[in-house]
Amino acid sequence: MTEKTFSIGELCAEFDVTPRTLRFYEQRELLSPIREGQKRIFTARDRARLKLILRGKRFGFSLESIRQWLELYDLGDSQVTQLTTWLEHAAQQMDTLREQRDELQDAMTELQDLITYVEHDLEVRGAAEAAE
Amino acid sequence: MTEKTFSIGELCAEFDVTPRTLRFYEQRELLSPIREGQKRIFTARDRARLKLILRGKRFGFSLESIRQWLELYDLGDSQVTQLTTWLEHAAQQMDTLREQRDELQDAMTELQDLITYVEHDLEVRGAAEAAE
DNA sequence: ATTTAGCTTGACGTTAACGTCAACGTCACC
DNA sequence: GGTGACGTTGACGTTAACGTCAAGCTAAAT
Repeated sequence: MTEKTFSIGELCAEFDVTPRTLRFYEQRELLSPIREGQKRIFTARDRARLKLILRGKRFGFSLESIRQWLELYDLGDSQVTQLTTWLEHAAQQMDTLREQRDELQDAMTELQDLITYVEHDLEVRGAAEAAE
Repeated sequence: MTEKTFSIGELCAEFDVTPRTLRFYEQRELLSPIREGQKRIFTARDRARLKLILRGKRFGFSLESIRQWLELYDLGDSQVTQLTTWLEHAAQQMDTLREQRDELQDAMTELQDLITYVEHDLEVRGAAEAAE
């Protein structure tokens, strides 16, 4: 099972980022491509992590907090104790995500109320115009 | 009905930001406090906008996009045409928020799956230990 | 009258997250 | 044996969003 790998250019094209970005992520230890000679070879794991990184960025998370978040996604052959603390961290992260999601939902509700109000206002005006 | 107003220090204390931040937001036209002498007086409107700003920041939006977003919240005595384009912008913003909320939901589902898996793993190990 | 608390305007510094540029290596291809 | 295409390592530049002084005003309290 020879795992699929990617050149830096391939990943850049797929996710619309520059090489500089991927090298920067490597330096910050968010990615860890293998070297073939001096060229970087990105594995499927790197690709999966990149997806998570970009999503995390869209949520407004810093690269550093994303890095910690990523650690959740590669639990190795851990001991029970490790798994227990892992579960705590995971629960923490879930709380963070839930909080942000709920806040987004609140914002949506508020905006929707405004929209409904304006739509109603437009209807009323339309009726008034028709009555002239 | 004398509207309640706030000094810069009051708002800073309430929202845990520095004066520098509020002055910066004013410069970027996200806030527009009145002047009394040379001191800034923040109105209830400024306070409401500040709330929205900080929430937008938590969502990972830039100050500039937040500024545009804020414009949605003070529609004056607009004409019907204005209201119609307003509705378009509002719908746009709703899409943006919805997209981000859905993506957050996806992330939560993924993480929850992992958590469930690990919990199950712990259970199995517990059972194995008990069988020794 | 002077200290104190809170505010003001510059002006320069800082951090994160890259962009940009220069100089170089290395293959495949004509 | 050039000439691209693609990759590499520095090193410096840039933008957003503030932080951090320095110097000064102003009203209230000592």
